[in-house]
Amino acid sequence: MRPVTDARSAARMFAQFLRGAPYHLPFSADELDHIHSMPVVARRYSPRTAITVTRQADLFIDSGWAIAHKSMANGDRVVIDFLQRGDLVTGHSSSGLACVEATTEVTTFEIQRPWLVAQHPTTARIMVSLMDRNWSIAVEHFANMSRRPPLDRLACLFLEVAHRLSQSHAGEADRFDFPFTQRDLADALGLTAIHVNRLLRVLRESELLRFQHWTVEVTNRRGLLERTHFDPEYLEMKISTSS
Amino acid sequence: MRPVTDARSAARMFAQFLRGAPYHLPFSADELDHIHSMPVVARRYSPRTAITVTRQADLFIDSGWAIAHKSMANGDRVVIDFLQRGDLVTGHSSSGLACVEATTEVTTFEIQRPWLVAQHPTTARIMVSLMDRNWSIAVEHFANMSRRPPLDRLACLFLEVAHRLSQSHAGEADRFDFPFTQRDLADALGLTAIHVNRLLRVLRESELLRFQHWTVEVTNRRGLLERTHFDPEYLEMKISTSS
DNA sequence: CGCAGACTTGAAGATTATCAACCACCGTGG
DNA sequence: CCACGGTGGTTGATAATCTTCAAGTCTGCG
Repeated sequence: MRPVTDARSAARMFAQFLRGAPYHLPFSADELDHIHSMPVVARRYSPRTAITVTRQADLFIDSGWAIAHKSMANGDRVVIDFLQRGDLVTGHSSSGLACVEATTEVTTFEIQRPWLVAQHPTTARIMVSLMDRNWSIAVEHFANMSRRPPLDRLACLFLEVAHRLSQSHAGEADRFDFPFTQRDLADALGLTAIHVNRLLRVLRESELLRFQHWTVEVTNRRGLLERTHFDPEYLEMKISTSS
Repeated sequence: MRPVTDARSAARMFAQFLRGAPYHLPFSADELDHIHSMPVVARRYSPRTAITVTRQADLFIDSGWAIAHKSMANGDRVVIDFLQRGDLVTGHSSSGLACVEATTEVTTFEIQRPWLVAQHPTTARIMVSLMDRNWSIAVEHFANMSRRPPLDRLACLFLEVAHRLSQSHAGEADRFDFPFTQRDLADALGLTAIHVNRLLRVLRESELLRFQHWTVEVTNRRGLLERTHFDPEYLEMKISTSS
């Protein structure tokens, strides 16, 4: 993927990106200057193309849906996460067998890691906070996998996605696009696509939530919360500021 | 837990800790000076005591075994990781319902986060690298949970622990202490303790590995590797240096 | 039209949890 | 010295859950 703009305007867009949802970072003039001087690369990926990150670079999702997955030795696939605006993909750790693929059209900002962690304390703090959040998300998914029954896992997945969307696009959306297949869901939940299908039916028939035609519709949020005890605390963006 | 020494000698011990296994970090005189000036707190925890981290602090395990776990709304427990020398516990993310408990006697170094990420690029790089590794470990555990059969999960857990030990204490140890119960293993693998018991018997009777009397004995490493396709790449300490 | 991918449904089979005992070890206190 | 309780471990029978296998539907698209 070629850069879509020169580094100068990409840096400007990146600064705007950090100041808006979901981060809402308040920058001083000095901090803004530094970010404007960074060698940011803005890219645009077509649907169904691979998003590759070099080992020394990190990547911010600006818009669109992507899927982070990993293939096992036996051929099985594991979906690590459904990525949306605001999510950070670290090149350093996504090595191994993990890879990211654009599902819709995706735009990103890519920055060499030294610029983010070693040049200015502000961006270092941001990185560390976002990596904390990524760890929390991974651990929560692990816990769901470990000790939540499949139906609750599925419900929690949708509640999480909805909450992450609401962080970027203000307001609790009870209806949103979700361009992934039942197979994707199954690989994210450690189930078979067939079983996910049956679980979706249960959710639909119990009037809790429906997922059809690539859109999710939360029909009974209270009921879902009561059933799953979903707590979005692990998704909060706890970005420490200089103050 | 009270600090066991003053900050000055704690900082000195911490610098030695970072220069030794498993990190092997080569510091310049300037970097060493900075680390010696940091307000490090060294602590010692007795077996079966809780290790608490304040939100703004991070913690390095210096010696001993600890267990990071989390309790679910329904009362179930999830073991997130078995912690040993070299592991980083971030206070920021281990909030929520996660907590850490010393299993043996444990010694730690505790540092306020701003000192680690905002005062010097070297420590910021170290933090980011270790958080990358923590994420990789969480994702690998998630993938194991998701798509590996229980017996392989159990085997991989022991291979991972053995590899992490070998990073701190040179040499591939095929026999080591592991002071955790079958219930702990079960909560780490998403199984029941009863089932873990049966799986351990299978491993023992197939002459692959035995875990008895709180010691693990790898009796057929090659066989385990062939069965599980265990690849320790995700455990490597890829700490970027200033060069 | 026909094909491919995604989804749906049913029946059979395998795996793991649950329930219920029981044993072994160890520190405590009579 | 020994009875006792608690924890951890072991084993068997039963039940619930999820996967596998098989078949069929629906949709969009060349």
